[in-house]
Amino acid sequence: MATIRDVAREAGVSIATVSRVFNDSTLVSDETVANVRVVAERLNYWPNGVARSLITNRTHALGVLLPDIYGEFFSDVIRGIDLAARVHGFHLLVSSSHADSDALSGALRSMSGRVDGLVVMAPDVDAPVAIRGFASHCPVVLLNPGQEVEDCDTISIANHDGAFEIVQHLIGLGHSRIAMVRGPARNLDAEQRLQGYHAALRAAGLAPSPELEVQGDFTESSGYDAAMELLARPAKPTAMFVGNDHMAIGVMSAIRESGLAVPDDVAIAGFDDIAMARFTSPPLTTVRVNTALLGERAVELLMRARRSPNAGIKQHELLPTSLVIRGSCGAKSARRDPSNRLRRPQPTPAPAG
Amino acid sequence: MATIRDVAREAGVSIATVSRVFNDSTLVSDETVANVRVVAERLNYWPNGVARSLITNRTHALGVLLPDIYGEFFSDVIRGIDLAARVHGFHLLVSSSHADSDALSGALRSMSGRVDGLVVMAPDVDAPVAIRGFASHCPVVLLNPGQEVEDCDTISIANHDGAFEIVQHLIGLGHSRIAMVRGPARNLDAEQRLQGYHAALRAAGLAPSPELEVQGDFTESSGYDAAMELLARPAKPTAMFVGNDHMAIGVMSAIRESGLAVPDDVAIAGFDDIAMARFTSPPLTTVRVNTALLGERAVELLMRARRSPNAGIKQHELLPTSLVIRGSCGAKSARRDPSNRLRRPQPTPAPAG
DNA sequence: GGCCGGGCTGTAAACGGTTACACCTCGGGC
DNA sequence: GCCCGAGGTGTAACCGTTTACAGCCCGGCC
Repeated sequence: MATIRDVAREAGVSIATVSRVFNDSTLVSDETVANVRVVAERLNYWPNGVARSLITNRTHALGVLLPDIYGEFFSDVIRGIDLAARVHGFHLLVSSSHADSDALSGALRSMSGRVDGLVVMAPDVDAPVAIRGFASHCPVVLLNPGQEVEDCDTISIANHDGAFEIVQHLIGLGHSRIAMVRGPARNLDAEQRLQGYHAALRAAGLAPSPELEVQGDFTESSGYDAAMELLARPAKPTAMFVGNDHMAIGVMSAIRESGLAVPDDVAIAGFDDIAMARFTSPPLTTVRVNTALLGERAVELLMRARRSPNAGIKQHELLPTSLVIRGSCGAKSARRDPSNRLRRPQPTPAPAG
Repeated sequence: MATIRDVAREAGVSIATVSRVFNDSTLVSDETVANVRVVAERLNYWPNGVARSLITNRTHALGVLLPDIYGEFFSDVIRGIDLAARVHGFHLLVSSSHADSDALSGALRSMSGRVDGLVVMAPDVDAPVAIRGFASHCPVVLLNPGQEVEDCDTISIANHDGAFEIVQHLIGLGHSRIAMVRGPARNLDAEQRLQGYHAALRAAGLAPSPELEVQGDFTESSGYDAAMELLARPAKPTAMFVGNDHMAIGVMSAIRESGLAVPDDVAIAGFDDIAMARFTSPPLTTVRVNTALLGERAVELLMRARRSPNAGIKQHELLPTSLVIRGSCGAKSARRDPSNRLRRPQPTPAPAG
């Protein structure tokens, strides 16, 4: 690989001049610029990014640390961050599967010096400890922290509000026996959605009841099982709020198999608005988590921190959710979200789209 | 941020010794190791990755360049590569949206020196030219190149074979009027799938006919339109092979709306096996593209090239596809792939799964 | 003619590590 | 007592850049 020295020698100038040419300095004569460019082209030279980073202390890369890369949700998060990062000319250094805080520490260290900022989603309770050391010299945004964190910027999903709103919507459709299929016990999102469900019931003068709650684990099959259990109970619910869309798909299977119809016999609402939510039959009413916005905000916070590192005040944002009313809840007009109907979408999803 | 010099001074040793401690050299006494470790811990020191890369010429990162990050297919590809890279202790430097070859060149340059290898999916016909310079000093794997490329390793999806097999399967079920909804005109995957379809027909003594072909653009709505057009033709097909799963979903909508049933009136088969294929009703028979394997092979090729850069022989692999028989084709036993039924899957898809 | 300043270029010191090589200190073998 | 080798450590070169600073040349002004 050609270095700046090769180009300098070949072009008959000093390395400083070559460097200036590649940094668009105005201090070089047009003649020299042209000459250097020609030689560089011929030698197939381009400044080495690593060497550049070392001296400039900027990498133009953002680190993204996720607990695991599986599931639509995480792909969506990466996509959202990438989209936002690209606007600022940043790449993403991605690393996943850091469930426990040891793995997290290792990943953090290996990113040390390689990134200008870091987005971390770490469900482990010890994670903030591992991150603290890193955050002291590099901007960090924590996604959905399980607890109060003062050392970094944070962005949390409005699980409570989203759940509240959609349950309120079900109540508004006339339902009073609204069941909930909860998520995993120790999962923060699941817990917050449950609280939102309770709050909405109480706000309408309805009493939460264990009779109407079953636990799932965010997988389709657990949704299937949960729905079967609910349908077997003495007083069948007329609506179900399901902790995430994956489980809601299982729930609808169970209902169909039981000879009942969605939404006529049981109305269904999910959470997340995953891509396939609009292709179930009927299309799934759900709570949309705007991952594009999530990525945008995360990148924005990092950029701000980079601009003024001394502004010690940490931001704690709440990412709003929005209702997506489709067919599964039985609302008369299911037109609030256009995406529940077939339409000419997007540019061609290239290769095997 | 503490540097190696700070630690050396504080621990009363030379920087060489500190470096040796962090590189697990055996040439340091246990006493010194312990001392240095304690000091490093106290100063919150960890070797700077960039500086390390500069001298060792290894970054432990693989670049991933995609035309666009949208669509399930691309998320899947990233996921597959990440999974494989992690096994070797590599991170991913991701950059997307490099549709044209200028954008591609820019991205390539900005990765210059930052990665130990590169995976590129670039549909643009000029891409190989842009990549050539890069490939001369850094291992590159081209995914689904649109043409013959001699300079890099390549991995291509077995579009032809996959299409051949699934059409053969439809023929085996007794269909003889099998239509095809093609993909975009200038798309390589689409073209290869069309060829496979033709080949399978001919192999069974059936003649391909324009009467049975309609063009789509890989989107749901184009599938819908295409199916409507096919159903309006004088001799309705009894089966349709659809260029990708997205379009197949639209096709099934159209058939249902026309008062016909899948698979009884029209059998359907798609391509890709996207996640939602198993949740359509009936579940979609399709051709699976194993993106996990794709990532694995890509990483494996890069690792090999890194180990023996001189072995100038470039590999050109074909990624096999496999049939996934579910309900939409009407095969009696739809049990060849277990994923067409609900099952206890995967570990908990953490946060909002 | 001398001085000054501006435009262009070169020299060399960083950046934060790794590592070849030299050096020192012992203990053991003769 | 001398030599040798091995284990432990330090010195300094090097990786490929950026950039502060110095220097050179030349034209214009006094």
